[in-house]
Amino acid sequence: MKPVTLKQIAETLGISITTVSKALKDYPDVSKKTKRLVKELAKTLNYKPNAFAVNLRRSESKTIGLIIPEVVHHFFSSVIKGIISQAETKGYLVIILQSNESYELEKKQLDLLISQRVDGILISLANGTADFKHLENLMIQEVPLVMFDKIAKIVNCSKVIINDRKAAYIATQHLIDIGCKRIAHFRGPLLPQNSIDRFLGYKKALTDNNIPYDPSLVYILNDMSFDEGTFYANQLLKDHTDVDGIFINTDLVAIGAITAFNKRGIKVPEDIAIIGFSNWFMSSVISPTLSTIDQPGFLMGKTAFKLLYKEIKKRKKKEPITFKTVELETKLIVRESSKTEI
Amino acid sequence: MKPVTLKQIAETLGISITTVSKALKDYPDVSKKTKRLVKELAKTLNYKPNAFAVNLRRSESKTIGLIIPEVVHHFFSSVIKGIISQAETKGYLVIILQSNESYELEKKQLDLLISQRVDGILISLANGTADFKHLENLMIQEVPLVMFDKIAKIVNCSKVIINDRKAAYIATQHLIDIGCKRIAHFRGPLLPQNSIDRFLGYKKALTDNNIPYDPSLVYILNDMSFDEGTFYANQLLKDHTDVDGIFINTDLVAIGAITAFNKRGIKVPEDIAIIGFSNWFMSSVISPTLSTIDQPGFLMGKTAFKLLYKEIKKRKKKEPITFKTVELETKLIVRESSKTEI
DNA sequence: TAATTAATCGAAAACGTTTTCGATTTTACC
DNA sequence: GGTAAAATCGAAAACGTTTTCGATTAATTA
Repeated sequence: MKPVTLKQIAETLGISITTVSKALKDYPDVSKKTKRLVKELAKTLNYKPNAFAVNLRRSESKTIGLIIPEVVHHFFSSVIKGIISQAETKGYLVIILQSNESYELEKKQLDLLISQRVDGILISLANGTADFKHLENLMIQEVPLVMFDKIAKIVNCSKVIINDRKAAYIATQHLIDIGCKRIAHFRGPLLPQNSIDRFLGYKKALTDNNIPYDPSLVYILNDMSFDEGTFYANQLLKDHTDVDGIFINTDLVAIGAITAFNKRGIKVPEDIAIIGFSNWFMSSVISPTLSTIDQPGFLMGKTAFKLLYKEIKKRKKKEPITFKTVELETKLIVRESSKTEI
Repeated sequence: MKPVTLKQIAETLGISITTVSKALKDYPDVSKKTKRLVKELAKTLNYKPNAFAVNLRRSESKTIGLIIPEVVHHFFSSVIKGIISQAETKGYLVIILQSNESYELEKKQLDLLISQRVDGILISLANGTADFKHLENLMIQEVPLVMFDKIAKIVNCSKVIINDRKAAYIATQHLIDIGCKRIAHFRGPLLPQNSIDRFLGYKKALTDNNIPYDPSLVYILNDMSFDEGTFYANQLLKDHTDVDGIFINTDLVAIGAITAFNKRGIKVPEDIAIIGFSNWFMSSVISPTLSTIDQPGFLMGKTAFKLLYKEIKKRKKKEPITFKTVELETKLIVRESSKTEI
């Protein structure tokens, strides 16, 4: 019924709580005999230390918090998997919260996590987050914090990212290499850093290749959904007749666009070549298969936890902390949607 | 630096810890004046009650554990989202663990969660789980437990499921209705209940329509991956030339099969009609779009948490507990892969 | 004014563990 | 046998909160 405590073991064995506690953790000042007795009884009674009491005493919970904009999302769920799997190796548990891309929720959930006294926090920012006080407060309170993917450059903490600008540059350059002259861009919302960086990479690739940058070719999407992809694909066809390539901020949107083009009889890549971003599983399956930039979600999750873990340990030892920004490699994946077969 | 405690507030205000504690929770035996003073100071000092201490005192953590076979999975991530969103409304946090379809891991993680003294546990079983002692132990220890999707019928606890047998029956009947005479079935592993039930539904639909059941048309898959889908699609073509329909255990496999057929020039649905199961987002996007059974993941998550929450509350009040099994509705979704255009 | 009631406060125990440090016992040695 | 060293144990404080119950003060009534 009620969980077994050290006290009960101590009483039935006629020894003190102290000795029981020490016996279970193999302190040197407990005889082998009592250790054996204690351990045996603990096992038969199925003793499990009360985590609440241990946490209180140790003031650590062996738990970290994770705030993510969206759980049902191929990239983010890969990240989650990476985090959980890495945390497990260090005996850490992960509490997951979802900001739904809302700044307000993000703030509230951060509060919740520090009320829970998690040992550290991993976060990927909501699109709506423009103010970073809630994060800077964390740093003041010395809560270990690592940001990943959607980060705030201005906040001084460790980060795990990809080089969005470079990856976008490579993606755009690829379209240029296969002969595209008029390249549109479906970008994400104005705020998040990676949406900005991808746009800048796109722009730089154009100018480096002496292709004039035309703002009317850049479409700003809000929720980056499949439906938005189909909508803006159709919009593009209305607005421009000469576009022969699109670099799209994320695969889901690209798939929406491809679907729209398929329906309208626009041939991909012959009429319009398309490259996406993220390498969702889906992209290798639709027709035509989608060229994209592979974004290593699982590895990002693992790396983020590793960084956080190091920081947690250093904080406990009161060692000085240096923040690191780890940049993970991306990879151009060429598939049918941008292939130039003869 | 160090978090503020009741003690510090009490000392600066020259009152007792007791009064501070009571003031913050609006006990009637504290004067309005001291309440005001305490609350103001608490706010300026940014006081947050120490969750460890509260948990210890209350012996509850306002945290539940969730064990799931796989995180990167459209259906399960929808369930996760449902659980988290519902838990949030009740002030509960969710710790997520992943069993990777392994019985051993599942057992270990269950142990971890009860060591953490979570208030309750939600679980969807690993495919490898055939022995249920670890779950029955939970019931003996009176840990609130709700199983969902992949359940063990034999374990006496609350459950949230769909009627897999009925849904499979409807799917198979649909293939029959559009004229299929030789219907194959790609089923899941032998163990999990829903894999069994879907097979039984398939079989019953055949016999109810006087179609002889042919065991050689049933293929047993292990990891239910895309690759297995393509593999067994090709295998089927080798083994049988007369098959005109397949009911496939899950969409991902079905998409693998469709891809294989597309490559081999087999026309879907003209040569072979296909229906999947689960309604992954992907299914509405591939070509041809995939008919399937819609499985309400988000709702399942919400419902599972609601059930668990009720049980947690009843346990605390020592009220008698009656276990419930909630069956959620599924829906046949007809798309191109099983459409009979003239 | 004295007695009663209401309002306000705080001491103390409890939750279960960890850890320090002193006390006791046993063993080893001359 | 006496002493020193080693081995073994346990009392007690601490972590921060909640809650019971008794104590004190202020307000009310006869």
